[in-house]
Amino acid sequence: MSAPKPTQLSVRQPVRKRRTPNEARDEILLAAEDRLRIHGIDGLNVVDVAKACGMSHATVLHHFGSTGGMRRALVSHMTARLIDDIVASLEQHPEIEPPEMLRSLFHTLATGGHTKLLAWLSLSGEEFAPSGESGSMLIEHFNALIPVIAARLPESPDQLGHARRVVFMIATAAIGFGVGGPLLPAVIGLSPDDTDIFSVWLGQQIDHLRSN
Amino acid sequence: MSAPKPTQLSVRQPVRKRRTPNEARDEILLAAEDRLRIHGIDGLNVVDVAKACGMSHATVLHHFGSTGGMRRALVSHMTARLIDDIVASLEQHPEIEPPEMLRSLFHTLATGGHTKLLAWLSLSGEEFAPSGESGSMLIEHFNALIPVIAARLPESPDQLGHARRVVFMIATAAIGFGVGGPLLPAVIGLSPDDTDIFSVWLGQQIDHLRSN
DNA sequence: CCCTCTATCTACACGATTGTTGATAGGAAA
DNA sequence: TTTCCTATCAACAATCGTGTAGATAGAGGG
Repeated sequence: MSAPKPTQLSVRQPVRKRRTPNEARDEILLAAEDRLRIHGIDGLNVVDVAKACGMSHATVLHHFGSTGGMRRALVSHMTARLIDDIVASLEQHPEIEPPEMLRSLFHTLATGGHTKLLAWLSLSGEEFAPSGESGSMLIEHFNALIPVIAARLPESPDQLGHARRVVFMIATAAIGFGVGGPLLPAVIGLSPDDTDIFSVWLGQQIDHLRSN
Repeated sequence: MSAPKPTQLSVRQPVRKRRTPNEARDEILLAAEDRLRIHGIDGLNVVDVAKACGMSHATVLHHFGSTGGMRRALVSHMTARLIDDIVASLEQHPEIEPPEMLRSLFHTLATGGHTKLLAWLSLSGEEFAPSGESGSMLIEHFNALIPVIAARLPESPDQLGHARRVVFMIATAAIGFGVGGPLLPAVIGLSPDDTDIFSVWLGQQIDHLRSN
């Protein structure tokens, strides 16, 4: 009279979605990036990321070896996308004046979630700093980018060095804007709309650079 | 024959250091701030902070109620110190020209560990954002500071608004410098010494502001 | 000297997170 | 079909961080 094989749950739903390894990795990293942006640092644990993908956390560990492996892969993934975003931003303004190009670069850096990544890295105690492969790759890509930007700047004696300094300033401003943006205006007493002055500021700054 | 009361360890070292509540809180927050700066976000757990103070984690919980309580107290403590640092920075240059004053303000913001705090807050998903008491206190203090800074800026139609915008720009640059500082130069290909251009940049920017 | 107060400790309980293991199922190739 | 590979899962074990409870020891007041 008793059921023959009541393995705890009788009606199972053995509908497993089988992905290729690359599909699985991409899906996981996409969800991880989302969770970093929305839930902050605490969102980067294997259980929650796996849940966001609709898979078990054991699967995530299967693909990345460990939680640290997943996080390192996320750093690589996001820095790679950073490069892509920058290239796209540059190609979007192929023949335009430097100010507009640099403004676009600023916008790309400040609004793409890259600042969250940097804030995380600056807090992670170097553990996930882009060293090794991903770090050298990042440096390599930037070394390729600098001449492209330099070619669009007004002539100067040290064209490449000048381009590096310009990128450094733009990037620093973008990071500050991305990290402090949501909090600073309220504390200082500016309306969020007033942050538009950043465009003005950047414009002034860039104009100033041309006469440098 | 058996020992009467062998409470696990026979020879105890019951040398407890008894502090006043204020002493204990200060000691704990000092250690917590150190750990945030050095070990990043992971350093802010009660066990490690307590260990750094040479006390048990139960004592930390006794004084702050919970881990969250300790962290909130740390935010209050560090923002209060931020205000103190700014005031000290302003008093250090009582009669000096605005550029030097603002450069000093930038230096204070960028090098005091405040950027770590902001990076943490921007990643903590608002949980520890300075709301309530500490937040309104911070805003209050800044509202008191703005006129002081405004009085030192060249005249303009909207003196207070101008001061707010100047502070916003300086603060944003400082945050970007503090967060990205250690990583950016290497990636972009600048020597760490080249970051001195930031002083030059700030100087130019501030000169530009005067004619605004 | 005794009493009271409480800062501090040790020990434990609990939940969350990580990582492992063995079994299973999806899919492709034979 | 049959076979093989492996992506996937449920269940377990181990560890870590948080929080609680009861006991203890400084220190001041009576």
